[in-house]
This record gives sequence, C-alpha cells and structure tokens, in this order.
Amino acid sequence: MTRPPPVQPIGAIRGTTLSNQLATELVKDILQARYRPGDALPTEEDLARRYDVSRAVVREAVQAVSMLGLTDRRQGRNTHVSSPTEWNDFAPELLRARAELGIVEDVLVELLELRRLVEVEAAALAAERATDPDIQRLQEILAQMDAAVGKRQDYTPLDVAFHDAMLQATGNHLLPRLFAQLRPVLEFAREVSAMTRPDALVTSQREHAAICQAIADRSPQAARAAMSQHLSWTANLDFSERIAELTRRRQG
Amino acid sequence: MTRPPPVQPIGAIRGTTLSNQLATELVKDILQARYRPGDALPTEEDLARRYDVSRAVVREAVQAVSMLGLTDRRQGRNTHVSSPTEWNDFAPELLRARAELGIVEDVLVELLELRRLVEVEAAALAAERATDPDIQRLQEILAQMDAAVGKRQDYTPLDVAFHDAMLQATGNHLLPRLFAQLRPVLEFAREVSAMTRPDALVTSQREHAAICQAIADRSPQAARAAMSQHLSWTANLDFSERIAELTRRRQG
DNA sequence: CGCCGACACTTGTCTGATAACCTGACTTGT
DNA sequence: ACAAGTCAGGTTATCAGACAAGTGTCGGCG
Repeated sequence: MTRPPPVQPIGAIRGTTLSNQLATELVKDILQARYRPGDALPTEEDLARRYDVSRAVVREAVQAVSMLGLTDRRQGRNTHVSSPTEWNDFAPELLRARAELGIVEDVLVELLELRRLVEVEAAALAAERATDPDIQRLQEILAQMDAAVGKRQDYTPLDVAFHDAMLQATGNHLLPRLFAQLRPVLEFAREVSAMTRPDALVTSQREHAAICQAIADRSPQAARAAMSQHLSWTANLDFSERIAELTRRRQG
Repeated sequence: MTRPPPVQPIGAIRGTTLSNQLATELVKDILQARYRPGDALPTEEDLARRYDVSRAVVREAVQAVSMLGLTDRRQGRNTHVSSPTEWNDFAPELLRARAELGIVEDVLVELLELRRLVEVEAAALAAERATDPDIQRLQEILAQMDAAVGKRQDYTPLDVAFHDAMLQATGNHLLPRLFAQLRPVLEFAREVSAMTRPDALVTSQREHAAICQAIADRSPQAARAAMSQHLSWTANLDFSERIAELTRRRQG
C-alpha cells in the first residue's frame, strides 16, 4: 500500500484526521443510500485499499460510524448497515452530515415541529419555576436584543441565547441540552427562515418581549400563548424550494 | 505486554469486544467524575498498560468515548474530558451507562418531565393527523392490552408498543425516534414506577383506552387531556429512595 | 435427508515502528 | 530584561504485518 505523496487523501474534505474524514465519508454514503439498511459494508481491507489508508484508520472510522447506530459490527461477519430505527438521529455528527448533504428537507419541518412542541410547554414551565436570577438574565438578554434590532448578525446569537436562557429557566437540564444538540440544524433552519420571513426582526423582538413578560409575571398560560405565537409561523412552512436553492448555492 | 491467561480482562463486564468494554469503563469513570471536565485522560500507552490491552484497542475505545462528546482528542496533546455541555446526553450508550451506575436519579425526573412535555402534545397531534390505519393499529394494540391486564410481563411491552404507535400516528418521524433513544432509561423508570404505583394496570388500561378513544374521535383537546392524565402521576415523583434501593439490590 | 467438520473469509487484537503535532523550556538577539 | 525563535520530549495519528477468534459455506458421511 504505497502512499503516493501528492494524491488527495480521501475526498479532500475539510477534516482533521484521516479516520474522521473516512467516517464522515461512510456516513454520507449511508445517508445517500449508497449502502442501504441490511447491506454489508465492504471489507475493512477493501476499504483500506479503496481509500488508500491503513486498516487501523478504517477500523476507527467504522467504530465511529457504529457509535452513531448506523452500522452493526460482529466478529466474523461483515459489518452491516442497521435499520434506520437504530440510527442516533440526534447525534450532532449525523445532523451535521445531513445538513451538509441537504438531506434535511424532510427532517427540517419535523424538527421545527418538535421544537415547537417542546418549547411551547417549556415556556409554561419556565413561567412556573423561573428563579429571580433566571428572569433577570432573560431581561438582560432582551435588552441587548433591543439594541441589536436592525443588525441580524448581532441579533441572531442573542436570539439563540434568549431561547437557551428560557430553557434553563425551566430548571430541567435536559431541555437546554436537547436543543444544544439540535442547534446545527436549527441554525440551518434559521438561515432558511430568514429568507421566508423578511419582516423578521421587529416582529420577532415584540414576541420575545411578550414571552419574557409572561415569564416574569409567572403566568404559564400567557407564556404558552406567547411562545406558541412566536413559533406558529414555522407550522405551515414548506422549505423544499428554499433548501434546494441553498444547497445549489453551496455546491455551486 | 504479556497477557496472563486467566486474569479477568478488564472488569469482567458483560461486553462483546475489548475496546467496547474499555470504552464503557472510561465512560463510567467520566460519569463518576473520576476524570473531571478539563482533566486529561491518561496516555494511550498508559491506559494500554493499565488495562493490559494493546494501544489499538485503547484508541478504538477513546474514539468511541469521543463520539459521545465526552472527550476531545487532538494530536500532540493529551485527550481531555469535555465540558458537560458538549456531552451527547441522548446517546443510548451514555444513557445505558448512567442507568447501570444508578446516576440517573437526578436525570430521571427530568427525563419523565420531558416525556410528559412531548407526549401530551404529541397525543394532540396524533388526534389531528392520525390516518385510519394508525387508529386501527392503536385499537388492535389496545385490545391485546385488554387481554393482558393482569400479567405485567405481557402488558409492559404492549404498553411500549401503544405509545410508539401513538407517536407514529403524529406523522412526525422524529418523535418515535427520540423515544426509541430514551427507551432504556424509560424502561428503568418503569421498573421504579411499578413499585410506587401498585394499582397500575387497571387504571393504566382505562387511561390508554381514553387516549385511544380521543384520537379515534379526532379530538386534540380530549387527547391532550387524556395523555396528561395518564402521565400526571409522574410529575410529583421522588425517586431517590427507590433508586437507591434498586441500585443496592443490583450491586449486592 | 440431516448432521458435521474442514475451510475460506472477516473482524478482533497484538506488536513495533514512524510521522505529525503540541507544549514548555531554553537560547538568542536586541 | 524581554521578545522571538529553536529545540527536545512527550503524545496522538498512522502505517505495516501478523495472529487469534468468530461466522458461514459446502462438501462428505452416517
């Protein structure tokens, strides 16, 4: 397995290590149904030859892919692609790979719906249980957002911070973490939604203020309503053309 | 690194491969704060010596741990334990490890709360969007559950199937998958709750019937109410003593 | 026809070596 | 004295070749 020096290593992907590059390569192959559930992956030696890497690299890559639930390794048998029900769809690596492939269109609407489900009720919880420091923090962020209305680049991270602070105010540690994992794809959704909603910032800021007020008033009903209002426009969204355009732009 | 034959390999854990065993070992060490966030893990060679395995095994194990977001590898520097905000708390391997350690007490209540948040609204969604086959399937499962009231061993898997079918009836693919990932810990919660709620099956079955009826009637409000009722008893639950007992029993 | 063992194939593990990289201490020039 | 460059040691990343341990298949044998 002589390594010809100036040959592009795997796919010239921006990636740190060889094994990670190969891993994302395999993940993409599986997501694109180049290998289908139930199929056997090529032999480790095969993959090593094919990508001109050592078997150790292949093994670490396959290990990574298996940790995502995408494949099932057993000694003696080939490693097979698992049923999609086994996939860890919330693993950041998988979400990122999906986003990079533009395979998100089908998942994006569902993801936003999930977000709406959780966040509306979370707002109610936050109104019930927010501590004074929690509320203070929300108000601080809101003030900064007020100042940033007009500049989307400044506003967006504050928007994220606001929602995160709200989730933290529920006292349930899992909620911020769930959203932290979903963040990369939600960012992508935000990109798209920014296009579909040119009014955006002013309206958005009014809604944030309403949410904050409801929580400060300790009114779960009001909080639920305000958050529901804030996220309602995501309900009847059809992304397909927007995503197609973004993907085209990224690849072109 | 001579391998003495009859020495327990790593921890005599039930596990398939050496690297997987070592991986779960490291995961547990991190969860138990034996290595704290920011700390450096021992050298690969060090770990290899310590557990009497080859460096290749160590590397695959560390790769697995890193895929869970627990550690951060960079060439040249030691691999460090990441900040808990980076951890993939919804990865099945992590949840399982937590459950085996009995570190779930703090997470369990929050997990049930998350479940309640999502599932109540999911029931409403299902009432809106369930197809006829969806409803038929729910009714079939319900009938089987009717027959199984009285035998918890038969009932429990049907209970799981019912909730899964309900989530599928929402038409949102992410919902069943989220719960599939949470399953192991929810099972554990079920074990505990079985102890705290001896009335259980008859009441539970009545509630399931109400949920099913509401969905069949296409009434989101009724579905929300029924599911809320069904899960309400999880709200004010304090598991600490129960979990302590279960953990003691398992370790004793 | 069914059981069973030889055999090829594949994953799991071991060993030892080299390359790439980081850190911190040391040197050097101003 | 201080800043910048240099170097050495340690650590991870990768390579190569080998052997061990499972799995499945395909004969032959009862």
